[in-house]
Amino acid sequence: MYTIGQVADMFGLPVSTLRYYDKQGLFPELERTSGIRRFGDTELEALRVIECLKKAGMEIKDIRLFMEWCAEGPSTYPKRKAMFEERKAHMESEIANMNRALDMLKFKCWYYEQAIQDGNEDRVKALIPDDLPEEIKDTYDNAHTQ
Amino acid sequence: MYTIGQVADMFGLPVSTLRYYDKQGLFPELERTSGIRRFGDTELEALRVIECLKKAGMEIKDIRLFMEWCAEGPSTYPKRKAMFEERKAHMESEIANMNRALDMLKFKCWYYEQAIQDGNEDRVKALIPDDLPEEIKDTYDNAHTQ
DNA sequence: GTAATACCTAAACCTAACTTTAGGTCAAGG
DNA sequence: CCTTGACCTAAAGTTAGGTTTAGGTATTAC
Repeated sequence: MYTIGQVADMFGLPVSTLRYYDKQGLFPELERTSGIRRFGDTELEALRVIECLKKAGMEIKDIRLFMEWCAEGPSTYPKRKAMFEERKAHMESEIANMNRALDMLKFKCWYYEQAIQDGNEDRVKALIPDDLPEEIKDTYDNAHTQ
Repeated sequence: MYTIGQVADMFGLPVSTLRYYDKQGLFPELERTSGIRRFGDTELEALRVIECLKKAGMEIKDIRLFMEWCAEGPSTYPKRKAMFEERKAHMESEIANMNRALDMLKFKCWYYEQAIQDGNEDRVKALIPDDLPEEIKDTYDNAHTQ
């Protein structure tokens, strides 16, 4: 059994964050002795799950829901799977968006590299072809060379 | 010249957002006739830049800074490039993080798919090999099969 | 003439995930 | 005895990027 300060050190988290998680119901089994929180294996495990699911972009209320489902047993497997499928789809579309943004940023870096070499944007602006494929054209249009 | 309502319709943005952008200094050249905003080509162009840079995850204050640099001329090419290089590096590391999270989510989906088929987690837990390569092991450890 | 619109401002509100503050208990050390 | 440090609570503050509200002006429509 650990105090809140020990757990904070173990996980590199501020004490206030652990109290906040507790308040959000993420440690439903947490015990106390004379008002003081006592963190056991259950809570350390919960914290590992929290850190993991936060990386997946899950909100605290969803993490709490997931934990409740875990406590309910095998009947909630489908719900849990559905939650992860939804997260997966969301994450995939975000990654796709970010890759598009990254293409634009690469273009911007290249663009200013040329502009720095030339001392102006005339040549680099003329360098951009008119007949680009659609998906790349979007990048140029978006970046539209301001 | 357009009114705020017309621009809102053109860009599919709420009027309040355009007022907010104005307040943040994103339309430094904006003119008014008897108190009413008049959006011209400069402002429409600015809005296109804003939409583009927002996709790259840039904050409003950075977008404003970038616009100021653009107005200052070629001497700011290096600053502008540095800003995009920094954004690019940030974006690349975020994408890498998200791909790691995505691997974890895929694992979770597979895990619950098996658990649903079996009606319990016994087989799927036993299925996870002990001797995984490090980078994949992290995924399993993170997902640690709760 | 009055009602509906479109515009304006300042200021309050919103969300999520924390953090900070103010005020209080309790045990050990000097 | 009294100060330091670890714990506690409730409530307010923080951040970004808006949105909403309350109150006011001005033009057009009936």
